[in-house]
Amino acid sequence: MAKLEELPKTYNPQQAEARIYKLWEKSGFFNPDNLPKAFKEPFSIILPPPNVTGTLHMGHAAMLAFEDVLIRWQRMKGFRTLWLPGTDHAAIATQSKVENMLYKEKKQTRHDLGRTEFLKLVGEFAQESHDTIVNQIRRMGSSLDWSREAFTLDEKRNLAVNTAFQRMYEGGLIYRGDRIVNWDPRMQTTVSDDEIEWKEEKTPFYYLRYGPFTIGTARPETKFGDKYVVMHPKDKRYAQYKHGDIIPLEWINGKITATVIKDEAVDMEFGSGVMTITPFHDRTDFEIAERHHLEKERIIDLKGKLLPIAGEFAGTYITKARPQIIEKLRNKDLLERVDENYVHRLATNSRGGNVIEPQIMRQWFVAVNKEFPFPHAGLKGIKKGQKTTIKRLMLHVVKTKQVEILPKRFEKVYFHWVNNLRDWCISRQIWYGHRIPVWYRGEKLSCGAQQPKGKGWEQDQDTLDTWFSSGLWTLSTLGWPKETKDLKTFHPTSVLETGYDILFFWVARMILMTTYLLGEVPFKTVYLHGLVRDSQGRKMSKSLGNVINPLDMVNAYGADATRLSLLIGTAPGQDISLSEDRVRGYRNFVNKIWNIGRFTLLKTEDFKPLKTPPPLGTEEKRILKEFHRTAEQATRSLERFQFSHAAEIMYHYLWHTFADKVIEQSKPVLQDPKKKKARQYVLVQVLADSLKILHPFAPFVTEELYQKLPLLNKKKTLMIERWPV
RNA sequence: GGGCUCGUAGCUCAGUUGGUUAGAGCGCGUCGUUGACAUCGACGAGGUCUCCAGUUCAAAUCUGGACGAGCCCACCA
Repeated sequence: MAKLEELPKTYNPQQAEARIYKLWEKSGFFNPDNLPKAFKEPFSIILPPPNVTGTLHMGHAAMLAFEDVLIRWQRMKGFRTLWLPGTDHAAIATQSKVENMLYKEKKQTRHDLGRTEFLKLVGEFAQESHDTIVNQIRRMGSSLDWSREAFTLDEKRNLAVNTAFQRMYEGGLIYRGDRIVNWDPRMQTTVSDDEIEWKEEKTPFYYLRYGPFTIGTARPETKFGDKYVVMHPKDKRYAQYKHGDIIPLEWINGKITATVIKDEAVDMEFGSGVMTITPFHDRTDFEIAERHHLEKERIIDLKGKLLPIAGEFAGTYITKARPQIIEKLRNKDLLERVDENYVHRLATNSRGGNVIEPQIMRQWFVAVNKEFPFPHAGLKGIKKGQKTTIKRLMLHVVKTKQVEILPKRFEKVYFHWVNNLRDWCISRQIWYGHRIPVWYRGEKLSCGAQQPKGKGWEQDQDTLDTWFSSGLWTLSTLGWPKETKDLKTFHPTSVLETGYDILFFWVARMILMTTYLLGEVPFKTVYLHGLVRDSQGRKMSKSLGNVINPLDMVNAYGADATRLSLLIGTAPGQDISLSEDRVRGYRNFVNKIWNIGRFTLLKTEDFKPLKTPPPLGTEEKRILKEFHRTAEQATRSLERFQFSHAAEIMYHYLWHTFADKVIEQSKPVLQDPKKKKARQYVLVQVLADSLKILHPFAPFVTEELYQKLPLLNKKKTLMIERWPV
């Protein structure tokens, strides 16, 4: 029975949490294989893998809190529950971090070290980050099955990546082509559309005389090769010019001939309604050139310098050349006027901030609009052999609710994104990542993980976009392409829980990969949480100095309080604003729970639980009934993914009903020897069941008290107690 | 240009399908307790739920509009 000295007045999370987490791990119940037989139906969540680029932030903490609530709740409801952990190698982010460190510390680049040495260095950094992150995840109380931990760049995941690539290649969905891509001249790699960050910049806008036309541009340095002049077919101002007309004119470096092109991509309202195009360095221009089969010429090299076509400017960086070119245009009287107040949108790499220079390059792509016969049976609404495209598949599974997105409004955002999806460029010119499983020998090409037989084969130098491997995450973590028991049991996974900011990057790509490769959806429900912001709603960032580190909060106030501060007072898909005060407030609540327990334990030292409950008075029955009503409400909220509401109900019940009313009113009753026993029974019962319902939210303090309560048939841990509703 | 979200107490935010005196955290006032509680309890101050119009027996909640804040997407050279 409880002894006073074991029950300090103040709950001490620092002392309790490490001990309790060990108890859980020792119990083995994080691993579904160890759960008692009664836990039958599978329930699974794969943890969105944190990047191994540093440490955990509050967004991760929120994710861990939400997912652990779901997992612990479902486990207590009797599901065979798997929550599978892992980390992401985050190719480009990790490599650029290490490259920056290398340059700062030793003034060296990756090329000074060479591929093997450099990768060793990145590997060490990733390992270190991994260890820190995994430790932090444990500190949050996450009931993850560590025995199944995965890494997006380990051997098993490499097998999955290679297999996926090969199947998609053989299915005609992965192809190699010369297309316009986002090129980062400093990092010397392509960057995906989604990783572009647009920055507004005030820049002069030049109106140039181009024969009889006036063309506007913010980028005169790209204009050397412009020999097509494009206008809208319906623009009456230029009706006299016919598609294909050839017009001789004087241009930057002498006489050229311009060809008239009519295309609807031109906005008649903008500038003069006429433009020249640079297909090699602009996406719109590239697309126009493709439509009319126009010539494309490279003006800027991969380092950002002008090529010989620029005449005397060849070899100059574009930024440096621009004013000189303007000067020349002015001297030749080709500059009509300048708009100094033009706001231009500049594409930058969100990883590192470098300016993006579009280039046409030979890259690997996933075709999203190419028709193919669907190779699987069993996906609702699409028969085996039926013609479809990746894009249609992605729309189909969400439209038919085989994947449900919560909150619902994000469905619209998803559809919009998928509808506008272009072929996905998956090759990257960085070293850290999955190497493209393609081999070349002269003109020959062979796709596969192993080097083909015979001499002279060389593997593609490039690596895959990091989202290619994370797109396989729900599959690869369960053992695919092998037909494992895990894959059979836990796929499709039950819920994918993540921040709405990676709906496109990740969620959409998992749907893409899984429906194609397996003919199943990767998950049934997507729950999107908001971004964690500071108390003024600003993004947490180092430069603002408003970063709250989750581990600091856990150290100061405990994991339970940290979790509650992220769970309560937040709505699905809505940003969460967090302050230390808030965490402190929930620390007080955790302490209140502790003292409710402490009171109950001290007043039931002489109470022995019996198989048959003692006869109850009307007041006792009322207390039980009131609790059951509350418990049902909380459960209903959980079923609707209303974590905040569920926790709030229990918060309010425990503090303002159980403590303020039930306990206060019980004090005299417990003095009465005739009524004492029934009241003790009720207090222990209600407290025990409250702890069960609160356990998913605040697992530590509830476990700590549960261990001390006088109960019959007590389980090894509260984790596997049955949900009381 | 398209789309989305938000505008509720001094501050940061909840409010489930429209229904009795609109809630939480922090802050504030008075009193009480200090033998469950870094306290805690009781009571209280403080809100025209941005504004306007509409639907309804009834709206913070639904509809339309205005104003304000923020986010996402997009090929305006």
